[in-house]
Amino acid sequence: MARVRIGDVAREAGVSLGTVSNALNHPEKVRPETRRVINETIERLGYLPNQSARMLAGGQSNVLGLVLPRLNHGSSLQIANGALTEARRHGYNLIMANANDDGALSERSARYLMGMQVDGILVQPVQSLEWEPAAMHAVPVIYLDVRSGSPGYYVSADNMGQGALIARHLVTHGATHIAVIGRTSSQQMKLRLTGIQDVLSAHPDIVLEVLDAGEWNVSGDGYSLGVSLMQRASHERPDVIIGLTDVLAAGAIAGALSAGAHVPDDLLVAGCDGNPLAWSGPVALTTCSPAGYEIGRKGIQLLLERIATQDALPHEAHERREEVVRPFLLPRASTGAAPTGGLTTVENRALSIPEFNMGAYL
Amino acid sequence: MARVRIGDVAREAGVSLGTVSNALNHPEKVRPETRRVINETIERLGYLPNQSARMLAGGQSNVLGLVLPRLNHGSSLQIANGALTEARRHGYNLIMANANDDGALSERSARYLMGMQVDGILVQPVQSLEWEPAAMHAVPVIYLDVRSGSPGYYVSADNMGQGALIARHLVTHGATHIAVIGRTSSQQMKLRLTGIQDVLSAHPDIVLEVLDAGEWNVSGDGYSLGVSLMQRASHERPDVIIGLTDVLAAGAIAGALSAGAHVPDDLLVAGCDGNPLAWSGPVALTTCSPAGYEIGRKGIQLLLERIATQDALPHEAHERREEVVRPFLLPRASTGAAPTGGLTTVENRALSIPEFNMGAYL
DNA sequence: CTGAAAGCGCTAACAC
DNA sequence: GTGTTAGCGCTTTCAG
Repeated sequence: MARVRIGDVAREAGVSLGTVSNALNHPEKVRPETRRVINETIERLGYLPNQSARMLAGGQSNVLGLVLPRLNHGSSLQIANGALTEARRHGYNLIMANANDDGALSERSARYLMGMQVDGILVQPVQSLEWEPAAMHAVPVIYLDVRSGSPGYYVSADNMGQGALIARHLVTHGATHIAVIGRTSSQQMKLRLTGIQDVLSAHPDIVLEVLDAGEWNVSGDGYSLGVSLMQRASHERPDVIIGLTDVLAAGAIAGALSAGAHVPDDLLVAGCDGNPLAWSGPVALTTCSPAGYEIGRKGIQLLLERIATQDALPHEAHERREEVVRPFLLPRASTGAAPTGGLTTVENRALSIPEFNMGAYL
Repeated sequence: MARVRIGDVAREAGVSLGTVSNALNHPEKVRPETRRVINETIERLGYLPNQSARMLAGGQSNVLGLVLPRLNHGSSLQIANGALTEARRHGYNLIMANANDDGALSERSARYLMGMQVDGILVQPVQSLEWEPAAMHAVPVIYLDVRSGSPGYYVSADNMGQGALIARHLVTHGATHIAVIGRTSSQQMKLRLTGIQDVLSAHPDIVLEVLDAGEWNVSGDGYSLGVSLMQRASHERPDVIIGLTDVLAAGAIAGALSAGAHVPDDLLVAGCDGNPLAWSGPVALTTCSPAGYEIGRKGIQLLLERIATQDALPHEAHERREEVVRPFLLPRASTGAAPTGGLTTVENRALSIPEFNMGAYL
């Protein structure tokens, strides 16, 4: 079906095959006039370069690959958006594969993309305790959002830092009794909690209560916890709720409101994983910057760096390098920041991330 | 870097190059013992077949492509999940590209995938009023979730049917005053509203009020509307709210609760776009089946059908075909369905969709 | 700028 | 079953 070939274009445009190839790959080597004719012919004939042949013949694809573990979690979507943005900025295309939580499929997809001769790939592995980076790499690979001591290139979030950032923010807002909600089922959740605890260990006067509860860290769990915490007698009622995820925190706000409390007058609430999917609730949520977005961007940057240098250093073998994305605070109405009508300076800072789209995530 | 080639494997395994190729592509033609040796060698050497070369030499890729307009909306994520599920069921891989709301990028990605020699592609176009299917197709293309009179293959949702389904459900639940909330900014929203109006035109006794309000159809808009509707004097207060999107409906539930109303005792609420991203609120939301998921599945089915038949019918030229995905109802607690603790039969029906993951969408 | 020609790594078809 | 070989469509190089 892929009828028309480069030779057809050349004949039709009255130039030689090599010239068409040059017009495509090294436009500067072709007289503008000729180039115009060629482009018109391409358009007229509907010529689509056969990418397989291009690659085989040894061009570079200008395409990067991204393998995601799933598509229903904010973190992966942020990574995808950040990676796409950054790839485009550098003139690269990005193609993605979704592993649907299947480790074997993730592996297969990564291998396929490598075999496809993309210039490099980003992999957010399906989480599992015994995860190890693949041994064989035909192209540069960067792993995202995993912790591993093995050689390789990694970009990950600073979960402890996120927890600490939020805790510090709340301490300066006069917290006296903090309830942390969420199941510490994953390493990431545990680290966030550790960050919070570290900060509060310097403030023995502040009551810290951890409700390691709920099944799935979904919004409904946050809601019930919000309701029950607000129904307590006033002397044992927390004045701050921190959700280990933004989704939980958003649920807690809804619960607190329906129990008749006012946020932030009666209660401060904050999340700590910067998940825009949870930001469309009634009260704007204080949380950190969306780490996933930055992970995606840094991942691409690191990848391009490796692609650029790998020719220079053919056999750098077993190096290990890890980039950590530092979070920054997004203070908003749920902890008393100036409500709507104008973004805070920090939100402006977030907006200065190229093409970062703060709203419209649902 | 892609050091090891098929010849290396052959030499190392002590067989001929053709045999390795056969072991890979037509395993039945190779003695099991030989196959085992070859596979071991492949593993040991870390051989990755060069997909570009495979394609060029004329195999079939067993890969399908999917071009999405964006990654932050439930509908596209559902499509991706549905398509992946169905593709895998048929032994195909799926690779995706995200156009980030840029029509030109969407076009480019589609062309790239075609040039990549995938067996076929699915495209959910970036919405625009003058959208037209591309003229040139190197491989079969199916368009998703667009309306167009042009020749081509389409799979889309029945938005009017969705509205009608929800309206009928509420009529049978004794609605007397229905408030429909949401901006009819897109064709899809208008169709949903039309479906609702059609049903209610047969019930002149039921008050129908349309609040074409809010900026972006985000949850916060639903929340404010929920609050203000519940604060009305009782004789002009609706007993039913329909959100043109599930996100709005979820916001309205939160708003109504915080205004002291009980859902579903004082008020019934339903959405009508089946968006799992909005389902994690305090009260389970009545809505329709997630159309996107089925669109993705049907899209793959139609694509495979075309791939299978196109050899038989080489030049079927300007055919037009459209598959419409019919919605079904998911009655839940927000309109009085039996609350938690056991799924409704209809939810079981939804769950019978292969690998449909009803929860855990956030 | 042209025209010719040498592969890129693989598949499939062919004799053995 | 094995070994050999002719391309797949393109990029690049090289002489004109």
